[in-house]
Amino acid sequence: MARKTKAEALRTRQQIIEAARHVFHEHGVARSTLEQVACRAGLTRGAVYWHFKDKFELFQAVRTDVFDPMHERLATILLTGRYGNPLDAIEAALHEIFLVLDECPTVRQMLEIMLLRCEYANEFADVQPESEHPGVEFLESLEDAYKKAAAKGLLRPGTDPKSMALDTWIFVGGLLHALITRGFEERFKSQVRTMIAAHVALRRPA
Amino acid sequence: MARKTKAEALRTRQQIIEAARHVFHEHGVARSTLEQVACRAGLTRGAVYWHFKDKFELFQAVRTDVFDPMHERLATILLTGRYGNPLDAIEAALHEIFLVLDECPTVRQMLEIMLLRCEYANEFADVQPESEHPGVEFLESLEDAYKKAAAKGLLRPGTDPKSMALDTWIFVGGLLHALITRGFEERFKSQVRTMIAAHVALRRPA
DNA sequence: CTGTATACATTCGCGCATGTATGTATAATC
DNA sequence: GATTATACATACATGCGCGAATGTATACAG
Repeated sequence: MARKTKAEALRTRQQIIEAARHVFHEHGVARSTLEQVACRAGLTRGAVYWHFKDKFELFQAVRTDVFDPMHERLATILLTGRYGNPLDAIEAALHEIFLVLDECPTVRQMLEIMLLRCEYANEFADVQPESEHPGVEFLESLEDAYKKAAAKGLLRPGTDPKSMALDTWIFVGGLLHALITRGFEERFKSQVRTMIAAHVALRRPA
Repeated sequence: MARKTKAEALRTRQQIIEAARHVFHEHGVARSTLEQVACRAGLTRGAVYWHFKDKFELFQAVRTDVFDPMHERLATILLTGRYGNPLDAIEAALHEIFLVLDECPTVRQMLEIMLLRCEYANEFADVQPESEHPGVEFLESLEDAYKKAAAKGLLRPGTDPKSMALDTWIFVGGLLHALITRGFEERFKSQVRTMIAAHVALRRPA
């Protein structure tokens, strides 16, 4: 067996990415071997080294492969004018995050990898900022939404949109962290909806 | 050079622990070498293997060495009857956490290690539960405090102590996570006091 | 004062992961 | 239809980290 079609090559590349996700999740990034990845994909290390320079580049590919679609979904919710009340848009976006988590095992897997199975040192030190939380752009979108709400008089008086956005952002990060580390216990998951509602409700005018 | 006093041996053990903390923090746990640790402590791998079975046992020693004192401090605040209003005790405990963070570089270092430089897979998979957040006992103490507050009519009506405790616990986890990953930027640190105050204020009766 | 356990240093052998170099059959290009 | 670039597999060289075995000088127990 030797040379494949360009389309076939793309498929093997995708197979390597998915194999890597599973292996990283199982053994942790540092202790994962490119041999293990190749083996899981039904290939040899030669294939891996052809498509990716090293383990780090492979890791980046796995990351964007999973998160790019999710970022799209969140952006459309927060930026669309579908919701009259910006706080409703925020609440919907928060729910969307955990809906995605429920629907996509791959997202859960990748989050677990990033939060629990990856050491951000040396080459990986640079990844951390852009991989943290739901992304910095999300924080900015939140601030936008809170400002709009404040302008419409829909935000609880005496609260600052900037710090509210930060607070929500941290809330989401904490929730994700808690969900991941608690292994998505049902007892925990069922509370998420009410916690999100409570979180946003505290920001609405009394 | 050879055999040392029992007291001297304890000191070298402590030196190994501190060297390990620095090396773990710099290279990540998985990529740290016992050789590097020994070298940093001015010793050889022989010494390390004498005091600790392997890297994992050493890691556990580093962890308890840093956190045991901190747990003591928090427990005394939450369990002492010093505060008439339990919500004040909670607020004080939250402040205490970040006071400790400000005072103790070793605690910051260890948190960074646990959140960013450690892969919880294989042997390390078991550490995660007991190392997560400020500890599960802290969550229980929070629930106690909220229940007392509710009994005294000092908790905002319509709120459940159990979910309030969970919410605060997650808030702290998210804050720690954010502080660590944001590298303790001043802009961020200065907001912590007000964020804690706002968090607790939302739970007081209107 | 003698023997034994201690607190390390030194040495050795091994396996394994990495990176690269080379082989090779076949798409793609013209 | 010959050439070239592609998409891998295979083979090789290297180093590094680990665990254990061994050595050794000294504190300590009796």
